[in-house]
Amino acid sequence: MQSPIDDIDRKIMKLLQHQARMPISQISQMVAMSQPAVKERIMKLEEKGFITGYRTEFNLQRLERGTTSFILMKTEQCQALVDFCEQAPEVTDLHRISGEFNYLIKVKTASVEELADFQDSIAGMGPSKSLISLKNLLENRVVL
Amino acid sequence: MQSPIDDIDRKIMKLLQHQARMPISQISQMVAMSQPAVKERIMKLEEKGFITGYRTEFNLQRLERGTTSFILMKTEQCQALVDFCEQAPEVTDLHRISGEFNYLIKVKTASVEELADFQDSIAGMGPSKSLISLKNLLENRVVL
DNA sequence: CCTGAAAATATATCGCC
DNA sequence: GGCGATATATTTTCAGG
Repeated sequence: MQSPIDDIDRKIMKLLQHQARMPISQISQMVAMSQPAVKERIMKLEEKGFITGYRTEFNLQRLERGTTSFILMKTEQCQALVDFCEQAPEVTDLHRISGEFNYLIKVKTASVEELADFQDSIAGMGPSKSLISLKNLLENRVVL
Repeated sequence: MQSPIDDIDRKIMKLLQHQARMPISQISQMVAMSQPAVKERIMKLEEKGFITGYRTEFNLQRLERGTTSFILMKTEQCQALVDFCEQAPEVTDLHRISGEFNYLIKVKTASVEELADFQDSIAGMGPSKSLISLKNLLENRVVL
């Protein structure tokens, strides 16, 4: 089940990475292989779990999520924090981490004021430290 | 240019969000609107910048990127750090941040050993602190 | 695993409301 | 903005190597 992916698979993955809606016919030309063959390779990449999904990306500035921040949190109410973050739309990432703080939360709010509101809402769970992103130089990049 | 998106646009965006390859014909049925109308709405969402792209997601475990870590960095060699991170495939995110540390780097490596290697490679630029993700509870989530 | 060709779907382009 | 109808393109299926 640890299937070896070859160069053509890799090429297909690179083509799809930033253009998930690219038609198979077009990929077929680029990798010089018939459409059914490309289709089958894509299906196998999905079945084997290399490809986990196709996402549409939105401009978060336009969706009132232009301010990115990271909150380091130290809490003993783990389940409560997880539950809270899961239902909070501002939270995009939640990691259990090593070190003094035990959770790292990534938050996208409309403004720093909203970040303050969010911080207030979790203040009861323990001490936190927030890091505001002044500039997103790279975000969610995957180099294949 | 600050075009108002309506409920149907929002519905289309939600449908596409996690299934970017969904055919327009199918979306058309779900929102009870003709295919040309749906197509036009999607094009406008793209033109107006609400939709910024279509991405394929990969299983990072299978691509030797199963270990997620965050590195807080304090450096004065800003441009050097940015240049280095841009060409380092392990780096998925790079943020200029407020606070004592001035950069936050998100890194995906095959193992913690590789994280150590990465840390060594930037050690010359200034003091750093690394936070290893023990569990990815949420990652790159966008709630529309 | 791949190909080629035919059948089934999906998309693009109309003219018109 | 949106609809329906049609022409074009794409995808799926399948027999055969």
